[in-house]
Amino acid sequence: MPEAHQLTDLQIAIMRVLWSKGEATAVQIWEALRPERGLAQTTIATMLSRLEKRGVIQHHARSRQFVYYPTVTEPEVRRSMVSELTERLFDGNVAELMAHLLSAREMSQGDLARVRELIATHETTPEKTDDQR
Amino acid sequence: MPEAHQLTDLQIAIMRVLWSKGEATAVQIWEALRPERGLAQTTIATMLSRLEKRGVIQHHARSRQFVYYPTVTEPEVRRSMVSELTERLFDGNVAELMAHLLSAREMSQGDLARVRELIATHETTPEKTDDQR
DNA sequence: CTTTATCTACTACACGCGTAATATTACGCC
DNA sequence: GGCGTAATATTACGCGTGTAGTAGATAAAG
Repeated sequence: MPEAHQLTDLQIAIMRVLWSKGEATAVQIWEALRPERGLAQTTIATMLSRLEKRGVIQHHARSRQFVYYPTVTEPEVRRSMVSELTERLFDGNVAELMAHLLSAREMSQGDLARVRELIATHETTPEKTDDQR
Repeated sequence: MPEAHQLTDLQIAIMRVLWSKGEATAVQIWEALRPERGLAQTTIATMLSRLEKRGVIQHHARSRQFVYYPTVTEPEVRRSMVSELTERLFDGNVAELMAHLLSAREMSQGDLARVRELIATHETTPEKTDDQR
């Protein structure tokens, strides 16, 4: 389970629902996404099949319905997608990505303050801080 | 020139060559990428056409050859791709991405030190630090 | 000139995504 | 036991990508 978790926008939107609910039927997901994306139910169903084929979710049948649940965690996906991007764009150099974030006026004052705090915390706690595993 | 710079792996590899050389012919790019990716020359040529159609590069003819050059900068692409990812994965919250990087043991001690420095510098220089524009 | 080496242009194809219509299946109800 | 009804399954299609073969143009060599 090291790689291959590059998900697209819609796929992540679906995963998000599953991550937050733990598990859900196609209809539930469809309802959750209806506001932003006006998709057909079958579209969601199609995507779910494909996501399952990809191995990032699974399902079991509850009476006539399929209940889907994720087999990868959000932190896992974040990790692989972020490092993929870091690889592509910054030669795998995380510090450079950081530098980019800091200098690209991507961050507000508040963000900066938060990050300063994070680093402080991180320095006193050299081990892993949050995120799964 | 605000959006639409989501590039794939190969596309970025090609752009990288162009960014570093300033401009290059199909063959030059092919040679540059040959070590890692054993692609056919025509494959590179095809990609170049498509990248041009997308508007991220252009070309002019030098005698019988096409010399391609980028029309978007690397920082621009980085910016749009990073914020795209931030949007998808962290709800647009940059600080969360930072937190992820810090806590996901993605960073080495050295990286951490560098970042601390960056932040220090950044605090004394509230304006933009590097990156294009 | 004619041959040849070199480029670019055109064509092709499989794959995954987004999107969805249609077909099939299995209940739950009269 | 046939009939809606709700779910899943199958099929479809256009688009972009990765990958490349082939055809056409043309400059260089002889």
